[in-house]
Amino acid sequence: MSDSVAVWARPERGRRGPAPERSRDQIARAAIAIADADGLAAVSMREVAASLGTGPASLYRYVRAREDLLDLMADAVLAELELSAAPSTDWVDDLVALAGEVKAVHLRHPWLLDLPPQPSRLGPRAIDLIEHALGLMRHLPVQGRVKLEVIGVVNSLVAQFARHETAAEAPVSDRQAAQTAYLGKVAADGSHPLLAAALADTAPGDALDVFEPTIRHVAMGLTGIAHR
Amino acid sequence: MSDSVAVWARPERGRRGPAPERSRDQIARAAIAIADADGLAAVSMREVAASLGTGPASLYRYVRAREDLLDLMADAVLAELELSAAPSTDWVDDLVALAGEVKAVHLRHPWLLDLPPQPSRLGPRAIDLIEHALGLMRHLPVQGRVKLEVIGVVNSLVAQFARHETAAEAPVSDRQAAQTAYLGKVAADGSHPLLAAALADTAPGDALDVFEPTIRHVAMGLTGIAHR
DNA sequence: TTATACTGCGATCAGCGTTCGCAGTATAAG
DNA sequence: CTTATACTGCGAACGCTGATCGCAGTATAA
Repeated sequence: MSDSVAVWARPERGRRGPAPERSRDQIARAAIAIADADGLAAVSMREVAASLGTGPASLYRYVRAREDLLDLMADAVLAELELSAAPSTDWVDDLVALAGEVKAVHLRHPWLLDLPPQPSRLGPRAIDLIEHALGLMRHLPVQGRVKLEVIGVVNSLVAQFARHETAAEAPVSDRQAAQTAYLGKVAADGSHPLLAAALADTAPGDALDVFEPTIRHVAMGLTGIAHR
Repeated sequence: MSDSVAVWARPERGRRGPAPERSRDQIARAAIAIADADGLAAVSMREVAASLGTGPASLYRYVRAREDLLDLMADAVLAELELSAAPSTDWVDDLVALAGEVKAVHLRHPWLLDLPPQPSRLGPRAIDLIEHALGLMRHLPVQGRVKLEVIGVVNSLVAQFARHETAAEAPVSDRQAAQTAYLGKVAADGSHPLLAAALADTAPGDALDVFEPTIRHVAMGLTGIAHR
């Protein structure tokens, strides 16, 4: 099996020999369970194989490398999205709602935020998501590439906000406690008065909800189309 | 040395014993050179130590773990930013220019894009950058936390656009060729007509420059302040 | 002068991703 | 029906990783 065939373009079984005992989806879901419980770093080939009751080498019948497994995981969680809703009359509202659903996927699977996005990670469900998002913008009088740009930017913002919310909710690690102490020290020593003031202006637990306005502004700004 | 002290808050030498032979900055720069040449995955403790002519265990006198080294690397590259320019009369122009400079840092050091951003990665230079950015917005009649939100969102967009440009310029790997072929196949099979149309509408090499408008819209949108 | 904190780093541990190659299975070919 | 061979599962092994232990020399504090 060549490097030059994307994992989702490969057939799941050969034309001879026994039927495989597992599927790529099953392996991806086993990996997702581990990532959900213990983070992405815990998703080793050995750990995934053990959770399936097999040896690590057997996974290489389904994926070429761990990177393929990560691709499968990232795409598999998008199955949680309900993409069949018909667009309303307000494409910006629809895009904001879709962005909110994608953000919710990230909140359920925080390890997604540890996966550097790569254009090469687009699987069937990611492609369905893009098609759906393009559907929301179907009638806009702008070029396709502008629409794709909007989608890329919105995805990036979704991850950013998800990261923010995840950090706010997660138990504080030693590392984060150390950083907070460090920031407090810097704020206290007078060398960064604007930062000190801004931090003082940011009460804990008093989170802004700027997700929706951010998505709105970006969508309307890039397409040049006002909300109606 | 406790986990609970951030790497940049730790003294560089003890009060007794020989002076250390190296500095954290020197180690960070050795690591950056490796990352620039061969990517982040090549930055192993062994590789960094070998490039410094020492053994891997000696690095643990300077950092507690590889994660600390990554923190130092991420902060060290921000030294390339020239932050002393006085603000002009147009805060949005200034913010866009600053964002462009930060994007240029990412383009010179593409491995930054493989580092999941963490709030705990903020070192002295990152803090200087935030202070500077707050300075550009010093006179805006909005809360400090809104300003911090703008900075967070802009940073996220900077990374997104840098990733995009990096992908456009990098030699195409087998993986990316496979993905492109896969997208082509999906576009050809008729199941995603909007995507097919959008891709057809996106001529290679005909990149949109929506970086500046995106930053503008986000900045003005979040602060509620029109460009003037 | 002595105690001891500090430094450098080899040796070692435990784990990782991945490949090789064996053996059994099931389909294609004759 | 028999044979060839593509296919599958996976143990063993390779080469690499991050990190810790503990020794020995150094330099400051007591």
